[in-house]
Amino acid sequence: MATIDDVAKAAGVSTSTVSYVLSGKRPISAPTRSRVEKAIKDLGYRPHAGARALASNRTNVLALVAPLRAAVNVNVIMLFVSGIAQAAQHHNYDVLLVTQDDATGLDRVLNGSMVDAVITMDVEEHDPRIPVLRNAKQPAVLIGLPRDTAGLSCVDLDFASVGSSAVRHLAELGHTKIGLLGSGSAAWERRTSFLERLLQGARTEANYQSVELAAIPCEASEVGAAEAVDSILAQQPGLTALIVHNESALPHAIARLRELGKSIPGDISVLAVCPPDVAANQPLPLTSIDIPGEAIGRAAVDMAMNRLDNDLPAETRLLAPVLTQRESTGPVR
Amino acid sequence: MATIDDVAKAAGVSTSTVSYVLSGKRPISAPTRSRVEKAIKDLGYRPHAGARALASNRTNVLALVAPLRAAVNVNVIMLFVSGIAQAAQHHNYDVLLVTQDDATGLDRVLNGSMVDAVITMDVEEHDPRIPVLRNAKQPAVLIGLPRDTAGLSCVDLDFASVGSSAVRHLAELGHTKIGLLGSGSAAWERRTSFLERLLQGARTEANYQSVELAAIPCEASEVGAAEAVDSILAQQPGLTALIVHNESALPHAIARLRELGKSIPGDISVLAVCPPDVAANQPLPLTSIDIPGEAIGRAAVDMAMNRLDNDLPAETRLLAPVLTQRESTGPVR
DNA sequence: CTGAAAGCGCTAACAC
DNA sequence: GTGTTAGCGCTTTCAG
Repeated sequence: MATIDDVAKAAGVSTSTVSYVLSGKRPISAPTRSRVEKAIKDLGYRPHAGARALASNRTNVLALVAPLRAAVNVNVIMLFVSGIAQAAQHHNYDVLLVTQDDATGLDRVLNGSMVDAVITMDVEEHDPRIPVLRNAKQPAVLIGLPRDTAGLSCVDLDFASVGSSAVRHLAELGHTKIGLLGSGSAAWERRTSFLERLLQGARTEANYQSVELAAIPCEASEVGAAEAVDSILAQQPGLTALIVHNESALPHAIARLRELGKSIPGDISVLAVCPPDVAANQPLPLTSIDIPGEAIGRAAVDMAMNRLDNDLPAETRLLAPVLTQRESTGPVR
Repeated sequence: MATIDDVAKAAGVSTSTVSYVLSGKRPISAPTRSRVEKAIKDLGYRPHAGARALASNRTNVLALVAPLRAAVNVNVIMLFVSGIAQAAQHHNYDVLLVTQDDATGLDRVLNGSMVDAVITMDVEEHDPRIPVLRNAKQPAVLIGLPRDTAGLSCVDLDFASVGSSAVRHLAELGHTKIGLLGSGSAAWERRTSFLERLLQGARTEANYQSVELAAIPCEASEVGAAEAVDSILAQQPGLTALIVHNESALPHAIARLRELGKSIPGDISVLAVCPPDVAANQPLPLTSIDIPGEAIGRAAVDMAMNRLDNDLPAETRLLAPVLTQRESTGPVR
């Protein structure tokens, strides 16, 4: 492997000149620059990442802490990851995947100076990783909202606003008995913050609009979805609208409604909270509030990068939801 | 951040002693070792990854080249990733995610000495990354089989064997007209190697067993699955068994069969090729041949690690398929 | 606009 | 069983 000294020699300049050509941190005359660039190309030179990190305290690597096991939803995870990967690439950053549940992986990566910043997904309420993140010299961005955000930057969809928009949309169509199918009971028991925010937003708006709202969990399986549909229909007789925040259960819930002879949106309006492509690609395109996975991923990277260059205080960014009307919601009969 | 010299000073030993305590590359007396370990703990010392990489030519990082966009199936991808992440952890390795389609990312990561080895998923036939992998000083392991495997280690499920086992299982149950629903047409057009191998294995066995076999692609959507079912039924009248190698279409294909009044396995036996949990968690547990995503991921890491320590020649490993009989296949009536 | 040279923190000979 | 020290390849003052 060619080193920077080889390049300098080949170009007839000093190593520092080569370094500055590469970094652009000081002006270089056109002829010098092109000689250096030619030498770089000729030798197929690539800077050694470790040496660079040692000398500059910058790795150009971003840690991504991702839950590979108890993922809320693989699809959504992939959207986040994809948004993060793209944005990182755009900033000339690589992504180091950290999947260990405990903090040891994070600790090594952070304190071993392997990365310049961290993005953490699916943080739990009393996550052992939070203190490690807080003490790190690198900026950290969480996707989601932990209980105590002090000193940590967070980005997430504004789920309270998701809840209220959903209820408002249906109330404006004249619906007065609305059901909500949420994520699996595991998420309810963990008291996941997005769920609480969604419910709070929906309930507040339901009160304001004077409509009835019933919310229950819903497992991701075919059977679970059918049970949830049956159960909410029993619990809320005369229900005419359903909000479903559960991508995996969505098709099964709809199938169950059909089985029960309910037409959509004739008998029951359905509003999905899910990634836009999922809603649009159902047999009946669904009115939906997007879960903008890629956008959140991008925002997380941008926040991290910002904090690297400047050093801003921590900030929480909640993305406003977007409701797209398609064919599954309509006026109550 | 404490350095190795700080630790040495605190423990009253030389830096090399600290280094050797850490690496275990030479014997250290018990008392010295414990003094060093105490100093490490007291100072919260973590070795600087860049410095270590520079001095030792080892990063303890593994590149994982993953397709985030045109993924065959997000679920299967996640299984691979999860197997790889676990195995890497086990070998004290971290994972660097490379998602760029072209070779620039790979090139930087490999020639910039950011990683000790690469694992590449979803390689295409004339992939621009293949030459980069072949020229790299680091060992490379591909998941899947490219056209020309010279100099590259590969690991994959033995799809030919999957095809023949599936047909044999059904033939032994007395079925003589068998259909096969494969992946979406995109994969057929790319002439993906796993598909060709699956078909070749299935056809050879069908010949041998003197049974009829018809194979068609199947899109992942609900509509696509229904069309594929209708089409294969039309194409192969009297068909009594169906092999489905398409996780996303699976539930929809089954639903369509039901709609058509076909009972499973009474009228039609269904054999799925998919991850074990998917098969087991359907409403009717499906007889299936596993796609052992995690095992393949682990095998890939093991092969890479082996090639780091020793330097073995390239090797292709095809994992034998496992057929698990559940409730969706039975004797022909 | 360009060069010289002092480290960055660690590993691995080479000494003893 | 332990210490000394020369690099690893790069960035960045400090000089000119």
